[in-house]
Amino acid sequence: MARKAGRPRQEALSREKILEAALSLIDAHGVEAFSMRRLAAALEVDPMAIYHYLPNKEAILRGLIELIFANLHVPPTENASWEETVRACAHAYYDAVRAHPQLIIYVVGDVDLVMHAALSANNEQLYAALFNAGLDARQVFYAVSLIIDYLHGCLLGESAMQNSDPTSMLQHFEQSTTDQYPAIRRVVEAIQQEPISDVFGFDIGLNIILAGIKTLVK
Amino acid sequence: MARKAGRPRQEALSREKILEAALSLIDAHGVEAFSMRRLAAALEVDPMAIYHYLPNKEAILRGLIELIFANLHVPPTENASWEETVRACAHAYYDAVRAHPQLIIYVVGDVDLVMHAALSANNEQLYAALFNAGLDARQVFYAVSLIIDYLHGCLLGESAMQNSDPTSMLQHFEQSTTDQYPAIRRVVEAIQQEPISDVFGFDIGLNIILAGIKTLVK
DNA sequence: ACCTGAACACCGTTCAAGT
DNA sequence: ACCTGAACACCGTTCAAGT
Repeated sequence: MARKAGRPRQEALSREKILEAALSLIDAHGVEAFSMRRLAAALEVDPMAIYHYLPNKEAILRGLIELIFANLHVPPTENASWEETVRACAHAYYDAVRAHPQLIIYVVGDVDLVMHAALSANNEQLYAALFNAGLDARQVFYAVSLIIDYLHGCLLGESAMQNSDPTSMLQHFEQSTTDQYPAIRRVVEAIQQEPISDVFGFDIGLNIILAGIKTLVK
Repeated sequence: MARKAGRPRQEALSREKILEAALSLIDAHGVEAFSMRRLAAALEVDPMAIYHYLPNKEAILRGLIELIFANLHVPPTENASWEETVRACAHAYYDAVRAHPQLIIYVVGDVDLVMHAALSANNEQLYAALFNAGLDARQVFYAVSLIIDYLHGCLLGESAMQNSDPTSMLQHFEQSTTDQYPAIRRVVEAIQQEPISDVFGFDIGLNIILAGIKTLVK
């Protein structure tokens, strides 16, 4: 019954260990390269051993999304304006999801977990902030929906950008300048002269949304 | 050399026929159930015959996204206000993508094709409308990015909603009401008393965005 | 040029068996 | 209870061969 001294015995498998291994596998090589068999190999275990802790591959992905949302923590915002609070909540959501870019598609596709995250303790301050802004309950709901949908769109666009070669985008731009569409051309030329800053992220869009929310109450 | 009379001979395979068959297969049974082998079976052809027209499965998906964007047509908006024009463009994009809900994930993930669609002739009026609103070139770019990201988020949320059972969502709501978070509770109760209309779509969010855009120039 | 068919290197998952 | 290993029914794609 005594534990062997020296090198500790192989830790037993567990749901946590499996999810942990799956996450680092996906972070490193993407969801494409993730398979039950590869995961088993990484855990140095027979593929079927995994099924003792999680019913199937989908359950693993769901578990990972749960992990991501579990890491969503909004910093305290006591003395902040309602706009600053909304921004803080949006950034927290954004950062938590962006920590694992390869999984964004699954995050966005899981209404249940998104819903759960949206209604979780972390976001009480978001809802409170929007009430403080002067919205009624229904308007708060619309505002939250808008912000979450915009966040999802941003996150997806960003992750898709990383997986595509940047030259083809410039081709679209250059092709457009030779076209006969003056409004598009003006925009393309402006972007070419002074490219968008790296830290563009979603801040500008969020500011426009905040301005729009403000008009609801005025 | 003469064509046989009666039942016409089997039409030759072609890129178009393949994509057409793939699209109806996916519309009917989802991307999950779509495979090269099933597609071949639907076309009554050896699986490898397809590779003569399209290099691999990914190319087929890309081809389908192209098809979707090819069906994006903005109605003429001569005498419309700039807001109405923006709304018309957004709706056209929304409708084109929503016509094939199973493919939304791929649409949103294809930056190149999204970029191409965003810069295509159809959207000249969108850019022009935003200039008419008084934005400068850079602001037009931000506004278009915001609108497209929001559209993507909406579309994804909607398609995810269809693939999940509606009871679990109510569970989240009911669970929240028993919580100690007053702001969230207020929102949940309001939604429960008078549920969101079916045609909610993305119109309300778009209106908030439009209001936000207006503040950029005022 | 266009299509076939066998083959390769993978999958996720079931099921019976081991300890 | 926990893990294994063989097996099943699939994949996408390569390659050599047919016409």
